[in-house]
Amino acid sequence: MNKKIVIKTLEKIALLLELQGENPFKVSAFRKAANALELDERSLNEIEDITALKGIGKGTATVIYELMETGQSTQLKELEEVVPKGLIPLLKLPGLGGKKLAKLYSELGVDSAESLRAACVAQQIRQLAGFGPKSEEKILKELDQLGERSERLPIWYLQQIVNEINRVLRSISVIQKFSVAGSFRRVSEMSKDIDFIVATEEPEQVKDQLLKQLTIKEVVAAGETKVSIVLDAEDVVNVDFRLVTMNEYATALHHFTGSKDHNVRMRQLAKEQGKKISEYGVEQPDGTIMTFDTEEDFFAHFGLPYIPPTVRESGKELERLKELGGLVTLEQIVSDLHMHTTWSDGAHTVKEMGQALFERGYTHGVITDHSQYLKVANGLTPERLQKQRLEIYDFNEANPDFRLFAGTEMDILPNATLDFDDDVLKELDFVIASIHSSFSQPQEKIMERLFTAIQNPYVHMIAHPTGRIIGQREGYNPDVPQLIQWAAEYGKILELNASPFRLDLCIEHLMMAMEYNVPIAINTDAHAIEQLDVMEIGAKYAQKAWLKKELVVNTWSLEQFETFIRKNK
DNA sequence: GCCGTTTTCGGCCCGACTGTTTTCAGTCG
Repeated sequence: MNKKIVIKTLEKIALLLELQGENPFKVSAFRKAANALELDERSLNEIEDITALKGIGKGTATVIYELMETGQSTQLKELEEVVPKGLIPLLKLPGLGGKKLAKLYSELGVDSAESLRAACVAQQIRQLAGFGPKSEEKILKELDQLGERSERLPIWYLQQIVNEINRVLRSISVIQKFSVAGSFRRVSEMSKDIDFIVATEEPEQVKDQLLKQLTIKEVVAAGETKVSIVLDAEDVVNVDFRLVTMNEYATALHHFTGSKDHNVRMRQLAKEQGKKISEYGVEQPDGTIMTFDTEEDFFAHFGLPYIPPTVRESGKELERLKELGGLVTLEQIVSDLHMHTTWSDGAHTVKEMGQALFERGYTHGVITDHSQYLKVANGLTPERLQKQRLEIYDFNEANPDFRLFAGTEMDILPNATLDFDDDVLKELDFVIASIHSSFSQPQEKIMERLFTAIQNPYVHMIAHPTGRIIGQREGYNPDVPQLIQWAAEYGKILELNASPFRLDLCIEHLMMAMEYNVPIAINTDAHAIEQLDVMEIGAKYAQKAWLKKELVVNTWSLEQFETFIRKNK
């Protein structure tokens, strides 16, 4: 029995119980059980005693065993008979949860979006206890928007929104301090909303300014401490602002950064010490509330090292970080190995890019313009490549404290050959190979192309190995585990492309690569100076995969890097 | 439904906001 199916089933049961208006703790017990299975790395058969897992007891184990034996769940079947399917999508309507939907179903027979709408129009809903005219109005409005609003938005889209909001927040003088929080701060690939924590003594003024300055489609809530809006942008986004005092800032930031599981674990830990965590501080055993200047101080209070937002996920990070020591940080990065210039489709010259790298405190970098096949990007011929190299040499001569290497981002062609001959490649310091065409080839063909690159002695790295664009396209579907094995065997680097559009390889694959000791290069693939800044996103994403520093090529010194790139020559 | 070197019963993370109430339930994060 596939573990994924078991997890799905437990979650489905939770959903249906919720729609029956069941005890929320019982509902979450099924979700916790699903979560426990998900977090355990073993397959179902490898787990000897399933009830030994925290969160799985008699009830949920029964479901799991039945699924393993018969492939079905009696409990799920029974629930499906009682709970109308049409109610499930209605849970997505803001303001309607399990209890209310259960009531609407039992009292009015509401079992679909259509019957819910009809009940609103007939003004039947206002007659139920706990509902009123406003409920009908709100439900009708939400029904119109159901399906219109996208569930989760990609990090590259939200980044633009966050930049814009940051600009507005900076302009409000009564704001003492602010930060984005939530899953965006944790560098999630997709988020369903954006959270901000704002420290101020004048919450009323801040509220007024926010409502005035932002382009708002709808105000969801505007209270003393919370302003919640729907922003009118290309794709509408929910944005929440939490208004707190400077004293509360650190704990509020921690609380609203999450994740939920991380917070639950922290609160349990606090409870063990007789303390109580809320967004306003930590209540001590004697009842006094303690606040903190920084999140670092907050963690230290519980005897923990600073846990970066990026790894605040399951709650297991509390122990894991202590065992592992530190995580890769932006400060450890001394190079960027993938960028473009005006020679191909970049916006800045070799000199400008080199200077920008130096100013970021790096010790070295590689210029890697596109190769001739990519005509739309003005890819370089061998002749132009040679000319470009002279410009790079000039730069190095003028900048003795920095080293620029000559490289290429060479296309792997659809027919599984490379865009440059070995004669050309061997003249270069660093060779990236990547796929930019014929994404829809069968996997065997894609793998044949990648293998050609992997086994070429002059190729050092495969860039954006899957070709995905987050939330937009899947990429060319390579067999990544196979690619990782080849990279290990042939001593090649795989890229973590730091562009928020890509983040490629993904976390799961980065973890796999680490198991095989495959070196990973975090690269910006910058086409302009400003884009060199996405290194920060890349470094944070690497943290999420718990990448070891020694496997991250950009943390290597100039000498280490040179040793690596020369070894095939 | 799950859990337990203070507990096999009574908690389960905690608090804000809204719309319904006239002190609170439900939802949300």
